[in-house]
Amino acid sequence: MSGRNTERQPKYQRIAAELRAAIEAGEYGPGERLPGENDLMAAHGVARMTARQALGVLQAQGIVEARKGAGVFVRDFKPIRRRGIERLSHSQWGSGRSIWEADAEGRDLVVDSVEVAEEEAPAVVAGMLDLPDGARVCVRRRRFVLDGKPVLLSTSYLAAELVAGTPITQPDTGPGGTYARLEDLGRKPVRFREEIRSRMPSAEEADRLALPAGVPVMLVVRTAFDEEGVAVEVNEMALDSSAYILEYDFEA
Amino acid sequence: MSGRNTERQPKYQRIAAELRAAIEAGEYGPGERLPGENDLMAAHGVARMTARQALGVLQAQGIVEARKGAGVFVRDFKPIRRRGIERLSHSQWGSGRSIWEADAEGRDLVVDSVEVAEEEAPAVVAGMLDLPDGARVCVRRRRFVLDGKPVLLSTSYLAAELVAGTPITQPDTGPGGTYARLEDLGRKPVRFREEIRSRMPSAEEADRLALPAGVPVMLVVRTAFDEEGVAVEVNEMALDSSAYILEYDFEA
DNA sequence: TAGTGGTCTAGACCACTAA
DNA sequence: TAGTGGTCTAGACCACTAA
Repeated sequence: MSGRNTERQPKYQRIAAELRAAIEAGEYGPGERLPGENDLMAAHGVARMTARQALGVLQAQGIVEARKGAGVFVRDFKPIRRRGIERLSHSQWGSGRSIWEADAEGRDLVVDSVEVAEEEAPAVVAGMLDLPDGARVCVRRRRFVLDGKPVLLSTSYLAAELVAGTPITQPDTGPGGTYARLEDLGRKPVRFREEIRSRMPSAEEADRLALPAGVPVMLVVRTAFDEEGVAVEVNEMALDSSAYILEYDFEA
Repeated sequence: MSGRNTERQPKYQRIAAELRAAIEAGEYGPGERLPGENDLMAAHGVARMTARQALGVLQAQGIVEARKGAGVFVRDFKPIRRRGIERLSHSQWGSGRSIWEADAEGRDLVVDSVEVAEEEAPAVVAGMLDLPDGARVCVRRRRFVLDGKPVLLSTSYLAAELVAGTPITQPDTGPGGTYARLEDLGRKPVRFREEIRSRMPSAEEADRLALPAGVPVMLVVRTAFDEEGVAVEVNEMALDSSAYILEYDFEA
């Protein structure tokens, strides 16, 4: 402790910056344990709440993860590359493969839970599908798990009238999935739109994706259009942002 | 206080959930002031640090913003729709318009600061541009401001040798911008790749984008390829995620 | 069982905002 | 100038982890 306050910066920020620099310098590698609250209290002569605040900064930045009873650890990052356009080409699902198999690249990406129900369409979805307010939709909710870690929540909406009696209302939609079945119905998807947002997760999303503090979700809303330009499906997805890179390739 | 602990949930989370429900019920609209620390201390009989923790939850979720000396306020959200593919069509920049003008849609989107320099290429960028390690690149750093609020930081890299002596090394690159100048050089971009990630901002990004706590950044890395399939430009962007929706339209 | 992070108290002082 | 959020202390007890 040289003077009263060498820098015009709060103590907790100085401690956080110091730890961050140490991580970036490789002093603490991915998965390694950082000095804990007690270490920081002793090393910097601060109160517990101040040491916690410093660690809180790194957690909020998503570069560190606290495990209660064990310590604070450096996080690592090995994302899935999701090729937005090729994965949805007709040759993919037309050949009977599922879309998300294209993302896996040899890793273990599986559907963990499927839930199919008929419900009233949320207002925004009804609008996008060009259905009257309060129309019935078939809702397919799925969770995708990569190497044991949930990475994606997907909720797909289709007009109930359109898909009644087809495998789309079943947990297993058959080879090529929903899009292949829409083709069977004469409503082949020929154009897609994906909208991407990002924000911090809701409590439920954080729970279902097992997200540590400081990790945002990416929200992808995909709309599939048939040859007439009519929207046939809306799929709302919440992605663990530490697990994904979204890639789009296109011509000028 | 009815019992010792009615729910098996920390006080600060209960208070946060209560406030969140009130916001969602419309009791506090966008821009309105929430009960502050002192109000919460009195209303719930808790210590200052506990009241702060409750407000901290809402800040971390990005639905609330604290203004020192003034109070805690509900945040609002009116995003820019960025059409990933059309905005980069040749008809856009070929006609002398700038790409980002396509995003503005009547709002006041301006370049706030431009910085051009020749530097050594960062290793990843050198790799993407297929340049030898340590090669010189022209680096163009810009900040975009929408209605007075910074929303986008852009850093563009081009081989120094390629662009030497052209307007690309000047702050103002002329009508149609960098891509039109690359066309002049016989290296017209014909294909683009955009990679999207999301994470919490670094301290510098949060500062330059004036981001409140709890708002992530979206990172877009665009690579432009010429007719030979050679990468001619890499553009790394950091976007205020509360200001943008990214949209991609494509065929099956 | 020793150590860890998580929650919480009851104070204090500060810079800042807005009336 | 009164009120606000931001920082900080020096304690306490808890559930949990890992040896």
